Amino acid sequence: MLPLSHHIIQSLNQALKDLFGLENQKIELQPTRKEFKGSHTFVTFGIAKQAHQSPEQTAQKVGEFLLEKNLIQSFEVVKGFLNLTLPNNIWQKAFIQAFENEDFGKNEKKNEKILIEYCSPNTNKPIHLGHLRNIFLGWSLSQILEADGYDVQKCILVNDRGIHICKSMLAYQKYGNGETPENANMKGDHLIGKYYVLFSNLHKEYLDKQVEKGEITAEEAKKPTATSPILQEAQTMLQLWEKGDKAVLALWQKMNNWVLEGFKETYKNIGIGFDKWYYESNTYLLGKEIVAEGLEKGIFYQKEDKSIWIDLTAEKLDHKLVQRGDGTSVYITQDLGTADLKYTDFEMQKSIYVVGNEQDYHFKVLFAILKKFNRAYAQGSYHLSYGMVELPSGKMKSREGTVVDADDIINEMIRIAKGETAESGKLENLQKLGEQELNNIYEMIGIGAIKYFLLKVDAKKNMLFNPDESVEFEGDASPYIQYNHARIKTILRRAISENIIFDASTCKDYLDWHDSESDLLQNLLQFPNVIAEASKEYAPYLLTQFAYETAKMYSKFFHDCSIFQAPTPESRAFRLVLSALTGKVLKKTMFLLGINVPEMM
RNA sequence: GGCGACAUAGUUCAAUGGAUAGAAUAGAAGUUUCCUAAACUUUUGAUAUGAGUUCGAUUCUCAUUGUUGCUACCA
Repeated sequence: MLPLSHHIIQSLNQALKDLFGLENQKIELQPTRKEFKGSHTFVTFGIAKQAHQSPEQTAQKVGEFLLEKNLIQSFEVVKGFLNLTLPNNIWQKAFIQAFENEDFGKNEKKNEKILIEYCSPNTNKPIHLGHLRNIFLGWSLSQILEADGYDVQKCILVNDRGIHICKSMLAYQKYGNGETPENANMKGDHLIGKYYVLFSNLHKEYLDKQVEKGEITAEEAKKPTATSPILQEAQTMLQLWEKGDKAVLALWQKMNNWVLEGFKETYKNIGIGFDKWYYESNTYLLGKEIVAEGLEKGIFYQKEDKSIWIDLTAEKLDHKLVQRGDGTSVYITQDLGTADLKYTDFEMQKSIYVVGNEQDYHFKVLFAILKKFNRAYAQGSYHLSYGMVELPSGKMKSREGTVVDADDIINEMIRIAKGETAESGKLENLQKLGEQELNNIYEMIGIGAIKYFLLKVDAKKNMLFNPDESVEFEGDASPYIQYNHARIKTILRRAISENIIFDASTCKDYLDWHDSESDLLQNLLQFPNVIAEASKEYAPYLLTQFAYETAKMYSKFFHDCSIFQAPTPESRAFRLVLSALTGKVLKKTMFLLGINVPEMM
């Protein structure tokens, strides 16, 4: 939706009624393309037939009607497109309102509670670039929904139990030699990750030997059912864990804490957080209760080997295991429990799961089961499925060492930000800030760059990260936007230090705008609509586009219109007000993306 | 095998069924006595293939080719 659309649609409806006797028509209004004059374009193809006119004639007549009634400044007909130009004073009124509104960009309260689950890491290895996409999406989305008027709560589900956790535990138990994060001087999650890799290698080595000996075929070794003594040990350990074996639990507690400490450090560094932490180790028992309930109600069935299943062939989803033959729970078991617990805790209308698209099938099954149970929240449950981050060589695989580690890439980005700053010769101006402030700026730039990079692609799609090329710092990238914000702040500081007054009253007599002034102004007024759209579509990338467009328009304005050499005090005041609103909008937009902007850089 | 997703400049990404398919980057050429050159001008370059639906298709339908994900006791 364009700014001032409401006003125009009203006028168009009036025109269609008076000219052609048409009522309740769907008005197709688009932003006018840059190469044409005007801001709003009425597309007449749909109406023309009913008006018994050609699209051109329809557009012409409607244009003349609007002009005659003084509703527009001018119009232009191109084929069936009616391009409308509104008088500047209408724009100005909206502009000043936006400038004076501290909450510009906050939409009306919706009185609806949304719970967002995101991140959901496994506590057996450190987080990687794919997790970062998840985390930034979840965080940004919650900021956006909140700005759009929803009551938003954020939660994380820690996958801290299961066979994969036992794998790293077992490897540590066998070969750990009392290593700790302290004595190894490693973040806890990285240390545990080391043992997970070790387990994988031991398992793989065994299978390779079996293949060599001709005991099994290479095909069989690749199957998930391929087993090894060490894997069997891990399975035994999982059973002991579920039985509450003290030694196993103690080891588990110790290792989990190390990992969680590591995660928390990373979350702190990237400036994200959660309102509530759920642990699978707490919710899986709830899940088992639900399995028992389902068995009783006949929703599930039990095979002879005691494994429990659900038949979802009617939903075209096949049969699905919900509890293993040995009585231990699987992924979906605990998800059932967590779902119930979430509703008890929050009574939300909507429950969003930010989880990768490799789990599309899992969530179809989960929601289908919830519906069979007639859970009140089943209808409002939504899987926000995002695409994988791929490398030029394909999917990231921890076993093959092709994983881009989250902490590594973040540190790398900050390092580059520092280097670029030094290289650009900006250090002289920034020196007075002191080391602490400087480091803050490097972090804003570096972390901002990776956040923007991951958020600018439509979440639904897979995307590519090439480790050989650095994440961009120029063009459609976060530093460019931060740079424009810093530039604006510097100008405003100067204006204030020179005692130049700029506010609504001092700027309102200047209406003879340069094209780059009116383009920028009109663009800024779209902000609330962009938020509404991003919220409706769960699409943070719309805000990266808006931020970039805005920054680019400001750059153009900055180039075309001198502020301190402006021809009159009124035009100077207007340009300062325009700069101030741009700065505010850029800062708020970036805030919704989870990116901070510096006052200078 | 079954089910799903994707395919747009050299590369990475855009485009509620609408105008001459936009950006960024890379390539070519320019701009610093002038409010921050992480900037600004100019320029080269793309809808996998074949049908269909209609005033109009990158978008909807079908087929083909290619890439990728899931596929019953990993989470």
